[in-house]
Amino acid sequence: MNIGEAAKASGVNAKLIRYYESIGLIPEAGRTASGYRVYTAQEVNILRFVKRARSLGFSIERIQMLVGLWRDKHRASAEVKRIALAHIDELEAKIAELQAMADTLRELAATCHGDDRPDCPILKDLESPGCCQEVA
Amino acid sequence: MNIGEAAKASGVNAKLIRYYESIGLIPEAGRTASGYRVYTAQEVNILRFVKRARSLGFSIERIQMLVGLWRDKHRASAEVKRIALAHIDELEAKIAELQAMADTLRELAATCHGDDRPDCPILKDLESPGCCQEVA
DNA sequence: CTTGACCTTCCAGTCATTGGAAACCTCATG
DNA sequence: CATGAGGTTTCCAATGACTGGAAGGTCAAG
Repeated sequence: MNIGEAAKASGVNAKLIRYYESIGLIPEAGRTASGYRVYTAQEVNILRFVKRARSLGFSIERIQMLVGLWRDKHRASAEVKRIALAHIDELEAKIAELQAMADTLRELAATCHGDDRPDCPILKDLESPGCCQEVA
Repeated sequence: MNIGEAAKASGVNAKLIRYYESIGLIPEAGRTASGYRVYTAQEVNILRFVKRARSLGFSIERIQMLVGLWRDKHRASAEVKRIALAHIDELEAKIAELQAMADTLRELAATCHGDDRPDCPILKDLESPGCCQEVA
């Protein structure tokens, strides 16, 4: 299996596979005599694992830890759960932050005529944030 | 007012002020004979405007447009509202995405013992995503 | 005159990719 | 056996929005 086939099988772009190898997230692939990378089914599994973890928003750094735990047959689930819970906390913090931004903007947009008149409460708020804003 | 004072007055880091100038987000500041940047109260206002807009999650590109509209006395509020609404849509899309990740992870974490046993449903899902996942 | 706090520029790094250039390999066809 | 298309290789650069540091110039107080 060369890199293009591994890409198709795993859903991870060939370019990205090389990148993951270069940063040490995945082990170095074997090579043919002429230098082409060669992949086994197990390596494709790792790529799928990485892809799934990225889709859940884990950072590369955390995925390194998860891959390590995954490859370790004697891993304890406690550590995995700890990483997952920490990640959930971060996701929730980010969600709350974006939610606060959206709430503020919705309020401002609601009071904006949205017509040809030059008087715009959105710009007014950007100039000097008013009374009802929680986003610092 | 030099850059340090402008930073204190606007809440925008001196380093960041120089960066904003370098990318053309704010106009080039005046200079003293010895080359120090000089800021007026109006320029500090722009910096505050930028800071507020960033805190609402607007991209630099969008802020460029907003600053343009803000400085234009004959601006129409329609354009500002359009930008704000587009931004709200993006925020909501991002929120939904993170929410889906967090929901999936919460489900997985709930079924994970989190003890010394090596059997971990979180890793199992990363290996091969199960039945209940919506995050692609 | 010296010290320390400021200011200047430029360059590099962050994170997770993506894009392109130039050169090499493989395979099927003519 | 040559040719061409479509792989693959490496390396370098860019994205967005900063942040950090190095090396050097300036200013005000002591």
